[in-house]
Amino acid sequence: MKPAAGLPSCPRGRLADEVCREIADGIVLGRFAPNARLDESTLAALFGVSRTPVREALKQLVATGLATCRPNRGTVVAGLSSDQLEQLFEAIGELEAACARHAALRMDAPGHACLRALHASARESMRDQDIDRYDAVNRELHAAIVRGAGNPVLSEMAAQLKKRVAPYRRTQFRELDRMRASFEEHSAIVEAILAHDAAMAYREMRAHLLSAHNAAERLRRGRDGAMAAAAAAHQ
Amino acid sequence: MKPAAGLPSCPRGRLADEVCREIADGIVLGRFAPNARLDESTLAALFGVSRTPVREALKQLVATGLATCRPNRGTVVAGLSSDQLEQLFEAIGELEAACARHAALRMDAPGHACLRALHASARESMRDQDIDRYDAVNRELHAAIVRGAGNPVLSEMAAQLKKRVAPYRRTQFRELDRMRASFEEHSAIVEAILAHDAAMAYREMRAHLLSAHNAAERLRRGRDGAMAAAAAAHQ
DNA sequence: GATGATTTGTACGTATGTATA
DNA sequence: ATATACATACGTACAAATCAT
Repeated sequence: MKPAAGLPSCPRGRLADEVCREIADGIVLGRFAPNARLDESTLAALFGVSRTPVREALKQLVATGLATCRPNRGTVVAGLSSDQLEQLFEAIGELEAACARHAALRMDAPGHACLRALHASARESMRDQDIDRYDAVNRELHAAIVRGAGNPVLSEMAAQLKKRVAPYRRTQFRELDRMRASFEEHSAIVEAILAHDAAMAYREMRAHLLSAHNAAERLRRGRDGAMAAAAAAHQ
Repeated sequence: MKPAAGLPSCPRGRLADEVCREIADGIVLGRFAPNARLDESTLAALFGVSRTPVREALKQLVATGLATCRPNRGTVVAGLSSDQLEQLFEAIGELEAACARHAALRMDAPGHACLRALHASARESMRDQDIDRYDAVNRELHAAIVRGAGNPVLSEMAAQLKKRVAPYRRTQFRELDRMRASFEEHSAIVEAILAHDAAMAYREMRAHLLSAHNAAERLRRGRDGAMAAAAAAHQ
């Protein structure tokens, strides 16, 4: 009795993993706020499963840093202090800079084409002042560079850290200046990678992320605590 | 009502985490070989617990990369291909180099004292040709530098990656030349950190890890596949 | 190719520990 | 401070799937 040996719908097989991804997405997309309690029964009811897979999923989330678990006191969405957020951004900066250097050395023609296309798309978004689209393209560009490093370990780590800071990224930034600056910095990075200039790619990426971080800091002054690390969205 | 509060001798609190650490240690110390099956029932019997905490522990291990889980086919100790091992070493190199730079900028007097003490200890170990001791001190030195970066995120990631490659580290290297070279490279790194020379600390650490990696590569030629990435132990 | 044994995956029940009135 | 309520933690039982015969 083979239910269409295809891949879709694995009712019984890795439900815990599915639940894990569901919750992770919920955290990343802001559906579960930082420090929110992740109640097993509630989540089980929400997803229509038992508490067991939820429990396993929560353990996985804790292991990846998206949630924290106080013994006998339940699991909550990881709430990041100002310092922790700073450290995360710093780590992301180091990783992406390293990726940029490797991308400059290893990225091939198709990768270059992808990079060019994305950067062109970013230019259009900027010209149209389409913030949402710029944000999306920005993410894709960074992802392309990270992937271009040809080192899945680095890529995965970078992706994991970005997930952790995602709940704190509020892309509602009206500062068009920052968008323009971001684009210019991207230009330098892309140029360096296309020219196979490893040192410059590294340097420019670091400068870019530092710049984004500073922009976030600036914005933070007028707002409230860690929640507004905000502008870092526009790397 | 309390039904005989004397029975539970088990400090029921976070048994799954304890089991997780136990298994993780087992993997790191080579008690569980790469690609070995991590049978739930067997492990449960081994630790004298039920399958449930073991299951949770395994999920955590998978999330940290120490184990891999094929759906409905069980969990096994993560077996690394030659390429994956290479990528891990590369990532560790990037992380530790970044840590070295930050350590040069941030490490304080007590940290400096610790560094000096460790390096002195390494010198003694080298003079006595005490390989095991040198290896231990080597690890401590690297750990001290990583911690000195003052960024727990970077430190934890580096530690996590080192755990993953630990099963592949065979410190049975007789090449005393490599130990001497390692020591000399350490000297340059320590000197740079003490002098707060960030750029040099970064450069020297990268060179150091590259050197260690090359030594491993050299050794690999005469041996067998990934299992002998070996000499990287002596960073 | 079909069947049986082993093992994973899920559900549920019970007890311990913490927080609230 | 005692008691109640609730959520987590562990154990056990059943169903589904895989591998071997």
